[in-house]
Amino acid sequence: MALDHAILVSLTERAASGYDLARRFDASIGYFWPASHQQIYKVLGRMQEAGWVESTVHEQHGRPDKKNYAITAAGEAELDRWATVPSGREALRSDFAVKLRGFRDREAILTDTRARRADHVARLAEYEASEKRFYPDPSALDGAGLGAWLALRGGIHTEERGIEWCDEILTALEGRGSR
Amino acid sequence: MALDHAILVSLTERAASGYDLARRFDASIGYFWPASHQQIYKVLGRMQEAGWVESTVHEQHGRPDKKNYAITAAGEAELDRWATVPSGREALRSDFAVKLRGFRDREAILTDTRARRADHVARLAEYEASEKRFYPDPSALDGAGLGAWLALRGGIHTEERGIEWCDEILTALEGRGSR
DNA sequence: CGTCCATATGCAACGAAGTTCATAAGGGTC
DNA sequence: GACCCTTATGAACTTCGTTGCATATGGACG
Repeated sequence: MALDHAILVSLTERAASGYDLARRFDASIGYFWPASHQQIYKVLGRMQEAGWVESTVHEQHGRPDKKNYAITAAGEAELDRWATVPSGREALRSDFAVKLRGFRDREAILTDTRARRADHVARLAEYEASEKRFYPDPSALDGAGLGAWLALRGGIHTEERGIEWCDEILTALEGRGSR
Repeated sequence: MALDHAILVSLTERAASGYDLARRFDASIGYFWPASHQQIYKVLGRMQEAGWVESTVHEQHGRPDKKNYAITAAGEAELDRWATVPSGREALRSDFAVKLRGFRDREAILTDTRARRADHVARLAEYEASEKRFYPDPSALDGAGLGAWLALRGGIHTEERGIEWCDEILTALEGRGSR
């Protein structure tokens, strides 16, 4: 049910077509809730039936028609309701941690860990670039901007800790001889 | 497909019934891959057909019979194969981050954040107790023990990072007046 | 000229995971 | 005596997400 709310949040920022949303989900909002375009179209259809969003079709020349979705009053009400529901802890499901726990192949883990570390570094750079660009002065933020910045800070913390963990693994495994 | 491997890893540590596994998943292994007993029974059945595990029935008096599962050579081979498959980055799906991003109700977010912080603190205490109890001298570890300790370290990093993030949110939101 | 990419929308099939329910015996609590 | 907890296994249903496919046009690359 949470993709519904992620889409609604995105639509409060600006009305959009399914295609636009899919691209947003490849970046910003998708950092915290990844989604494919198929999934997005499905949920948009469901939410339109529920009356949370409404669409207007824009004809285009040389391109497929575009359906622009906007959030309705009912959609806003749903977001308000959702805001008061406590959000339980996220279940962490880590293939990698299970693999570590079942330690079998030292070289494979090292390779995996180095790749993960590089991935964390790249993602962290993205986040930090976003922070610098969109929130250069956090103390001046309020409301929506403040929330978006705090969400991004969460991403930054996640990547920083991921890097620390990888370094700890590398130190522990490289420091000793073969298994 | 990853629950399969989590169960196999657990069975390499010690053979067990579905019920035993369900309890393990409520603690240790379940920290990184939560699963319900229904899910576990389903996967055990599937894996037995695939020949990765085998079961022996133990009759009990006054209690339902028990099916004890052990990993087979084919199961071990599957784990070896799986160990060499790089484990891509985990998609992070955070209801809470989406809620922050869609900042609507300051009080609701504060309440939520305080609850999350308490949860992280409690979980961190559990992890640290485990670490002290099972891995008092990490430098002496090797093989399976080393992997299990490093996995636990990952959990510890996750909770510490979660607490930091909550504190950052609380500081930012409490520091300013109402929305 | 053929192939790939961007724009734009979707359906169908499948798999993984969560929720609810069923069954069965013994022991403890109100 | 009625109800709940622990032990023990599992089926049925639903929801969510992934993967593959379908369709249509225009522009860039080789």
